Amino acid sequence: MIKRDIPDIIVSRLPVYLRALRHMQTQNLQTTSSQELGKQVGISAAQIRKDLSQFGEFGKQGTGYNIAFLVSKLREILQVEKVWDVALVGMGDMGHALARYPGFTDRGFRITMFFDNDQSKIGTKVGEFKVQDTRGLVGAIHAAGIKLAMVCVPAEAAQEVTNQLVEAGVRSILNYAPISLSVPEGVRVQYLDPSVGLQRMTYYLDQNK
Amino acid sequence: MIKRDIPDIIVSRLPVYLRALRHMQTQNLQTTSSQELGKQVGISAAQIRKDLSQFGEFGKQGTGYNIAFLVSKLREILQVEKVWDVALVGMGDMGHALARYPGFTDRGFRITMFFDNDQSKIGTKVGEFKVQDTRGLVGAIHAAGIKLAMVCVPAEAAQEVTNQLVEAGVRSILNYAPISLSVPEGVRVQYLDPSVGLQRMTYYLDQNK
DNA sequence: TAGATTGTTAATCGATTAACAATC
DNA sequence: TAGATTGTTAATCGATTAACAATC
Repeated sequence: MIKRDIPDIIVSRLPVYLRALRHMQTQNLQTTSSQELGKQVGISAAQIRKDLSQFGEFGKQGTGYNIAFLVSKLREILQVEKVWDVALVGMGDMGHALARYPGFTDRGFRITMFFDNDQSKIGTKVGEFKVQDTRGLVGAIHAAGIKLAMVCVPAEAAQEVTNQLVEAGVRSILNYAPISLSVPEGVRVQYLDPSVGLQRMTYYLDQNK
Repeated sequence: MIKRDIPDIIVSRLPVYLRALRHMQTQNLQTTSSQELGKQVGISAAQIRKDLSQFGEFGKQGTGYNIAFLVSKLREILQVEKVWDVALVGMGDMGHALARYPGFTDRGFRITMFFDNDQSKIGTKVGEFKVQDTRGLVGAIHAAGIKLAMVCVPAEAAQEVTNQLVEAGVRSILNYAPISLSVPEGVRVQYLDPSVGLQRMTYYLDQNK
């Protein structure tokens, strides 16, 4: 499949649409419109139509979008029809929380490798998987062909772990460590540091209550 | 203080600059340039200068920026000089991980209220604080004047909890639940659903390894 | 002084919105 | 048919980058 060059910002909205559509499905809705979906996710109807039109014609004039059909199309576009294996590095509190996060499995993700450098954690079980020594990370991830990873190590260790992940062939990283990572061209990083999240909001708060 | 209308996207980059500058401080660096900082965070030098110039003139031609000075200015702009109290709703795995997240305290945040609706969790201790019954949320948060909250409850409960937070006077919400929240004008939500994070990346991955 | 780097302006680039013909 | 809503074009809006005078 030749992939046209779709702006990042559009791609990043698709999972939000998908999430809302699946929510509608749980309410037994059959169809929706760009207006209704837009209201749900806080995005203009025109933008939703424009975004979707990048990938095809999924709606019908007069009636809108068939939800099940649009869900399947979005899943196809985002490639979440298949199950992606994910590696997780750093079994601290955040690592454990992600390991047990219930939302991955029915969205096409499965964490199949866990790493830590703490001897007391190595070998312990997470579900059916054992925590492995970070020293074996490059070999293990490369051998398994894993392309997605989550980094939950302390800031000091995050760049080194990232280098190893890249070396192992990982192409996309979710970073929970409070540090900017440097990665080669073609590797994507998403930052989820919760304190940055909070700092983005205090700007808007009034100083005195 | 009268606050000029600074675009959201600029404000959202400031914590990233701040984080990188503090990292430089730990390496005993005294000054930096827009170019050096830009390389560190992956943003163009021109953009950094433009962003900072919205708030004042913090640099010197020829020599760049004094790191300590810029840090203090950014902390002032983002209002993280003071300590902000934060409420946390939902003491599942993610809630616990955030409760123990080490990066908040030295960035101006302190989680001082914990809520859950599970009777077996209510009354248990998190550090020096007790987990409270969600039923008392509105009153407790309002009384304490808390403006920031993190939502870590299941998707089904997230909108209801959000409504209560808004009623209690919360102005900014970090949402870890996999659902779009509807909030009144003036309340800000940031979405940190980890599965959306992953779905944003699979689009770019090759289907066959 | 010579070199470096800022803050800012103007030019470019890209994203969002408004509007509407097409059509279900 | 009448009403609704799409997909798309053109217009608007906003953000990024390039360039450079000012100056440390």
